[in-house]
Amino acid sequence: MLDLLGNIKRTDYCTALNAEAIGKEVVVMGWVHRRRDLGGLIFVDLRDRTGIVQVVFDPENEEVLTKAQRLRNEYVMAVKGEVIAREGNVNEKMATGAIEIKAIELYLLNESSPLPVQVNEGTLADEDLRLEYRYLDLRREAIKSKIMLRHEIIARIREFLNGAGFLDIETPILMKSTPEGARDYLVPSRIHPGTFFALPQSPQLYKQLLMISGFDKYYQIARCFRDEDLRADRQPEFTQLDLEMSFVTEEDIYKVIEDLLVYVYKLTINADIVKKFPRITYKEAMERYGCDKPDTRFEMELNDLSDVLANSEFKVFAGALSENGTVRCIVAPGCASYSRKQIDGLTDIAKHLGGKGLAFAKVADGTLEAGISKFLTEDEKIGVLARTEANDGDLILFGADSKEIVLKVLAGIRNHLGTELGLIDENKFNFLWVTRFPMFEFNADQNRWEPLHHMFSMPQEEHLEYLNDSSRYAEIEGQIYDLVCNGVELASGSIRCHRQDIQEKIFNIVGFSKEEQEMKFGFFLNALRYGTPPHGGIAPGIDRIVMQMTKAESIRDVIAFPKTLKAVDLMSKAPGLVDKAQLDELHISIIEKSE
RNA sequence: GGGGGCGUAGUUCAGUUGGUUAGAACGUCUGCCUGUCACGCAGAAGGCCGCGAGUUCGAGUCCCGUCGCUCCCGCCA
Repeated sequence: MLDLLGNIKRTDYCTALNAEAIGKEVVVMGWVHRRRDLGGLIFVDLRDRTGIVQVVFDPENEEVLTKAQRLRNEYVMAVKGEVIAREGNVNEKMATGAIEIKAIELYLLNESSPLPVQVNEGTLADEDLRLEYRYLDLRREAIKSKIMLRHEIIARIREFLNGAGFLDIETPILMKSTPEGARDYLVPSRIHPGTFFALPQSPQLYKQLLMISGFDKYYQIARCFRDEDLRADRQPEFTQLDLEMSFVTEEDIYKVIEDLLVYVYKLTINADIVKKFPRITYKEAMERYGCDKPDTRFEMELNDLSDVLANSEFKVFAGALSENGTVRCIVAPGCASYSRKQIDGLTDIAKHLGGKGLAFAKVADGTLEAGISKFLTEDEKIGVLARTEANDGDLILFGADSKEIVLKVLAGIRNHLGTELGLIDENKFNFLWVTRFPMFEFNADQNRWEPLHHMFSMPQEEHLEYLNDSSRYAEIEGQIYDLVCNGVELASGSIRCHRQDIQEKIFNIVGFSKEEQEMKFGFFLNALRYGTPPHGGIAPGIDRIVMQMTKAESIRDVIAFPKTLKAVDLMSKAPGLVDKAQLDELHISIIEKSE
């Protein structure tokens, strides 16, 4: 027989109780985290969202003790009892270890079937099983605390932005499919056969329209959707702090975000972030780190050796340089002792990233040894050592290929070594603005210019005239910036193009025809004509921020109900088949895939 | 789309060179136990070895395929 809740009211959360509450009569409610039945005496660790408190059932209250024998893991109970001291049996490991609740009344509110995954122990079931029973997994401290911190972070963000005069405005989830960036999730229209809504990849156009409307400062904790393949830090639906301001420059955006993050990190995890965040241009980031989101918690920068080795007879280097490529290297400090096997491991990483291999040399007695050193002249060795400032005992790793591949390979090796050599201080938050992203990138395969970001960003003002000179497209830098932290892109934004004439030039450069423009977002281009203020914004990824703050390895750990890498909800089994009647209503027929 | 890893009681894992009845711990169930806190003690139940085909006298183990999860590349801000 189960008890009904009736008029019993909870007086306290489990961990709200401490020595000050001794003697008080309380009512606590929650789940049986663990039961220790000693025969004539039963202890129950009672858990609610705040944590655990020990309840003791003793023979003084025979009836309640007997009832408590029925308790099992994850049964739901309410206890009225007296808070008492633990008479010399204090549990130092528990927050509530100095006290316990001596049960006066026990209400058995619900039972639990034997659990498919344990809530109360350290050995973890496989993640796919935990995802199937996500509601149980969420009871575990490790996940629960992350979800609760996520709430705290979002609450502080809202607090800060509300206080700074931002308006929280919702934008549509059902919107028009636009061609920017990722694949859209589509939603069929029942009323208009053959037409589709798209779920927003971001509220980009809407927030710009809100600026045109004059709302001046907008933000939204916005769910975004992208139908692309997933990663450990990528979900098909994710959450961004979407933010936009009018009459601002890049500096204003940087300031708001820096102030916001200092506020949030301090109040949520008591971390002291230092302003102002360092800045690096995209170009410099690529040269020094080989990527546009460098982890600056350690040095190990790339060195360009193309000039030093310009006349090298080593065919790998000569080959790369003759094909307009580059030769660069990084120095792995103290790694000259690496075994053949360890170096092969690095080579595998290089190949995995698209490199043909990874040349190496060891530094000893002030010169280069082993590896490819025998292919280098004395002058070249001296040149390499001078450029890299490598010391005896170091390992030099060379990449020789197209610039794109060399940077990618060495950046990957750099990140790998940073972790492997323990160069990374895990407690640091190294924020970094990466600025002046190029507007366009030439796609040699398709023989056309493509936007590197999206098409609605403003070029740097001094580069505006280059829009008229096709020989200088590659030089055009945008007022486009990313916020990077510890090698992770946390936010991306830009000052937008508020002028229709400039917007049109940008579209022309990327070969976006008038017809296409009109069809895809004519509404937006039209809006630009009616008094659009200069404006810009940014969109920090909430999931990634929570990941970093909680040191989560997977984005799934910071989302209550995440999807797997195959974009499936293992719990509900979504996506799933639907009735034919439902499809008919939507004017959709499914074509069986044949091999 | 491509590559790597994993898949054995409810859970986490072990399982030798291919060889009799597939083990352990936790959980579950039964009994005992008045100060435990990962309580303890005694006992019990619990297995399509992911699935399918193959090699073999014999497959958890070897081969092939397939499915699921995961990590990476492509893709994606």
